[in-house]
Amino acid sequence: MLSQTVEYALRAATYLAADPAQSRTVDQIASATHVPMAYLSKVLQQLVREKIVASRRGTGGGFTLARSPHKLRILEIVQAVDPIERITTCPLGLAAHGKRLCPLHRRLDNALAEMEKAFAASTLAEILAEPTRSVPLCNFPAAPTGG
Amino acid sequence: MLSQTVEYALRAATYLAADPAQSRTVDQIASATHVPMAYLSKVLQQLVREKIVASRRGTGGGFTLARSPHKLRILEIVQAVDPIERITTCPLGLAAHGKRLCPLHRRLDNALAEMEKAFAASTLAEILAEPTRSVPLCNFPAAPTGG
DNA sequence: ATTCAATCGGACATTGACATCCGATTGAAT
DNA sequence: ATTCAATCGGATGTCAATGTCCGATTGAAT
Repeated sequence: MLSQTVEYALRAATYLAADPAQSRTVDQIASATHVPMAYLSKVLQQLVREKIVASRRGTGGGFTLARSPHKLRILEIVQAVDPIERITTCPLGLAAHGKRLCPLHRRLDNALAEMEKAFAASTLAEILAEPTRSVPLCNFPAAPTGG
Repeated sequence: MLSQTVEYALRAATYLAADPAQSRTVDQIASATHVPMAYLSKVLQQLVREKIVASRRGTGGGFTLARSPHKLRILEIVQAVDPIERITTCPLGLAAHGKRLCPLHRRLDNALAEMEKAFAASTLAEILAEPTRSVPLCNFPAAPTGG
């Protein structure tokens, strides 16, 4: 349902959002997020093209978020690497349906709209700020378990 | 986002639901729904295995819905051919996260849950009963356009 | 029993997503 | 200028989804 690429892109973005000022190399991001490095490199390139992430080459280079985590929503990252394609015209190509969707495809599109809504609901900053015992991507709880 | 297979399965099911008593051959369904016949045959076999559709071989055979259109929801057809896989455990395999999802994956799973909800919301009967000018799969409006 | 229409199911072809590899390019540091 | 660390981008490999083909099987009709 959700592609691997989306999963990887979100992990990388979340990781970068944790310390937005820090520039990170592919290598760092890959090991922190457990994503195959060579492939992550491609995914990051897509994010750069879509202006989600900025890159700097050469020694001391790497990747940073192009925008504040407060201004970056899950949806934007999804759309950057594997866009949710809404159903805007009849997939059967029936001329009579024209722009109007039939009841079936209206419902399918509604489902896609719900998904978009859910993805648009939170920013990276909100994800990282959320009080929880499971820090995103991290192997250790944020707070001691109470002992 | 939604696979071709799901699209095809829904078209076929909707078509069968329009006249549930009638048995339809692959050929009939394929031309009515504009789905490649040989592939549709495979999709229908999946639906038969999942007890969404019933088949009869031999002369005069074909496919019918295994249940009343009032009892068949979009979700069931989706799950039969291309199940929505909810996120139940940490995809990074982090032991510390255990059963609890981190804020990121909690949100991704919420989005999947929304999708399931949208798909569970209507039955095939509801889709066909809906007053509209665009009859599902059909090339002609249900009612004159008012002119 | 034979015929014929239809599904069944295995083998194969094609395409795109996922993933790897490696040389080219960039840019900071020396 | 040279060196070295890092991204960039093209070529390639792998696998699952999609789609095709065809013989085997089923079952109604004759």
